[in-house]
Amino acid sequence: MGHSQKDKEKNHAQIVEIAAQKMRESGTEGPGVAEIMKAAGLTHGGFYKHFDSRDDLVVEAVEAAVAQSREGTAEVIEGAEDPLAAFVDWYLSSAHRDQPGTGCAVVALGADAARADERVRATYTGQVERYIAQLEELLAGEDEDVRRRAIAAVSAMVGSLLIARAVGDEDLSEEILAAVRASVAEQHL
Amino acid sequence: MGHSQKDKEKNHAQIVEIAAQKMRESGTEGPGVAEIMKAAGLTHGGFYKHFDSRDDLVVEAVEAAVAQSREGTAEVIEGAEDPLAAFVDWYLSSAHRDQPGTGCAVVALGADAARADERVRATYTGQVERYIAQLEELLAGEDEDVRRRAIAAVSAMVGSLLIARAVGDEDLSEEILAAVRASVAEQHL
DNA sequence: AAATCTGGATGATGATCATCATCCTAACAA
DNA sequence: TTGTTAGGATGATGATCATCATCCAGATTT
Repeated sequence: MGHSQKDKEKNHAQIVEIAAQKMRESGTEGPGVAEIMKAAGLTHGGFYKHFDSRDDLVVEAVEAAVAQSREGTAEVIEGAEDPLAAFVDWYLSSAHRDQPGTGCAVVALGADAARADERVRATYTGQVERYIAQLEELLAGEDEDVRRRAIAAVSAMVGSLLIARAVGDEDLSEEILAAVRASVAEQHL
Repeated sequence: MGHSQKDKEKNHAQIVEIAAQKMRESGTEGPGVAEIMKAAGLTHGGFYKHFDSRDDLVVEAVEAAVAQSREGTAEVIEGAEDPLAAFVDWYLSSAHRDQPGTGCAVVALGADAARADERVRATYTGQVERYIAQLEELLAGEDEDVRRRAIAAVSAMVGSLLIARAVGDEDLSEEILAAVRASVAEQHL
């Protein structure tokens, strides 16, 4: 751990990365500054050389989480034979359900975003619009309802993942994922 | 403020009620014991005459929030000419969006339930199953897909409300509610 | 009516937290 | 090489929090 500017940038990115993960797991208010810094291999004191306040870290962490969601989506779709199926199957997989820390920011941070400041909400809104646009493309209908159906599909996928994570019954959780997978795929006819 | 047993029961119920509201607004970890007690017209000290720990209050508050969701649903449906439309229009209204404290527990507490203990998750699961059963009835199809469609509808409604609350853009928020309203109603043919 | 019980108030307690002041040391400019 | 800058570590700070000990007064019991 040197003191060069490269090191600072690297540390900064590392802090944000860790925060983006932990905050998706336990909410934006969940992890403390000390916990985040420790996980980044640093001590809590240096935190304010990187951020004016913890709230500023929340803003950057949400941006990072959203960026990851975006990149993850692109990766899954890219080059897939059936892009819609690939996207939906990945989004509504047990693996995605069980790894909120690296998963969709819209579902993991929805409750927090509703209470957050303008900057966070704007970032969040951007990703929602991107998901809708993405599904408009994938649903690819010629009808004028494409946008409406895209919004419905995004809502169903987000709701499904939220509920599948919270439900105590493993079988029900799987059933909820499977049902929405089938329901969205059906729209593709 | 007397000291009779009736008073205690009343205070207990009041504490739980307040907590059920505040926790839907700011998460189960949001409001402190002192804040809740003050809102209930009491001081923080007496809290442990009612609960062994704050976690026990969370359990009772989630139960109360779920009970309210259940009763609210029944009320809206009861005697409506078109019960499905009545339910969906109420659930996906701007009023419901803007009042999380008295609204659906499944959407308000989803993120918290995923991290909570067994008792909370069991309560949460019960309400999810109730919503699904409710929509199975309302969708009233003869096909074997009713349950699947019911799950998809519940997911879409929950996701829609979550996103509509978090999105910074008022117009987009309204559009998301309207789109899912139309989408679910369409299934009723 | 006296004695007991108990719900609620007051006021610690220790833990955790975000924030900051200070110091050390490695990077970089001269 | 030397002096300056600034990133990171150490260790306060005050605020907030859940929890609990103690006390008071009203309720309940005898």
